[in-house]
Amino acid sequence: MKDSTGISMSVIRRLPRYYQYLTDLSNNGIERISSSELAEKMGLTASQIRQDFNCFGGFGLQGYGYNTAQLANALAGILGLDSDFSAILIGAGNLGKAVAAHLFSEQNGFRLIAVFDSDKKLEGKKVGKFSILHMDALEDFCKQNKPVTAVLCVPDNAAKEVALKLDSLGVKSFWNFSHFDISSILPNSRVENVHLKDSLMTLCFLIKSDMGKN
Amino acid sequence: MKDSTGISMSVIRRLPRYYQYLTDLSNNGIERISSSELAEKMGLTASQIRQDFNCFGGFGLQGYGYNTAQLANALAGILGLDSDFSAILIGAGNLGKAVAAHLFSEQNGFRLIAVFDSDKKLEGKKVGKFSILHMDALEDFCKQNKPVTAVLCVPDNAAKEVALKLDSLGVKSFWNFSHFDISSILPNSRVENVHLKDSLMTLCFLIKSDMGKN
DNA sequence: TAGATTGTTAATCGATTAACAATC
DNA sequence: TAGATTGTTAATCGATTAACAATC
Repeated sequence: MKDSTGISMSVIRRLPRYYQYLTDLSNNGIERISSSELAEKMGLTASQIRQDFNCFGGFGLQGYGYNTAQLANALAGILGLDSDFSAILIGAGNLGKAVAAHLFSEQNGFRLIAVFDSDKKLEGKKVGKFSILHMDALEDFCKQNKPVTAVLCVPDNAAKEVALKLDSLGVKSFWNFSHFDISSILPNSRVENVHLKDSLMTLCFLIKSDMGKN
Repeated sequence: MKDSTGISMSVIRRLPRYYQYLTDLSNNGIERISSSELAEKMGLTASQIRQDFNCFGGFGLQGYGYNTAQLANALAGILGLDSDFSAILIGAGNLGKAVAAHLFSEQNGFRLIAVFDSDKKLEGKKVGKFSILHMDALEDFCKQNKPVTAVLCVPDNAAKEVALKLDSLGVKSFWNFSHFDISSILPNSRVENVHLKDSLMTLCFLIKSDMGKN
């Protein structure tokens, strides 16, 4: 399956990993790496790595390999990590707080601009540098600030209503931590799902399978 | 790529979604569904769904379709959600607390049995029904209780040490929320990664691509 | 230059889709 | 029985791997 850029989703999903590996290498003073060395480290094949990079242009040098810093930088550009997409967080529970603290502290292409919660008791409390706003303030806020993305850390049963509301206010991309299937009601929005339950169930299956072997 | 059971990973990763869709349908009083109706709902093809289910046996009835409750139940069995794998949580920050509260409250194949943190100040504080234990108590606890799985909600720079320690104490499966690549140091352990940063970067790329289109 | 390693094309493999006979 | 829909085999498609000429 290709995305709108013509790059296959399997390649796209490998880009962040490449970026992070190359950044680490560069930070550790390793200047160059060959596709086969990187393949070894990442558990891929050298062919695959060369194919992947060549979707975006020639970043290597024959007989030398790839310059880690340069390639990391190129990948940052490809991923758009220099972007400044405005994001609002809906749901200031433990999950929301963790996401705000760990994922929006660095240059990841997004800038968190507000935190909302439906609980009146949380209004005004702090999440990092943000004072929690009540959901009643959402409409005015969106009209004024036109956030690009919403991060949904709300309970499954609230997700549908919140997503529809945000869509009506012009938010067209979602980082969705709820189990609700936003794409089914908003087929034209961009939705990136983080389905923790799926991940845990998969682990369960695999552990069960592993045990069967022994 | 096949796992040890001979089932391809792409099929395995669809199982939790099937399970949840079918459970929802059943809970909403919908008794039967055809592969084409389910395909429509889930954004897959009917062929794919029939192929997937038939990896595990014939759950349908010609001319009728699939019984939702029965199939959900079969999938729960296949996934091993009736298991009772003991799990310990390492890291009682916001992320750890969220995971403890939301993912281990239901029948997901695991039972949380303890929560650890390296911060002495958190010792004795509660996470749900658990009193946080200090990491100093980890060794004795593992020797006595032999947990099957560890959930790593620790900072990236602590993950390596913690994973090696747990490995030495007999823990051979990990639900890893850190960015550290556990598999590279423990190739024989089962590791399920939740790489939130990758997910966010992917979203960044896709939003950027979408914008280019318009 | 010789050695190394890329970029790129061709071959293989696996996953998805299509088709249809089986059967409820 | 006729209609519907599965289970399953065959065809297609796409992703991964292998190979090698280009070139630093």
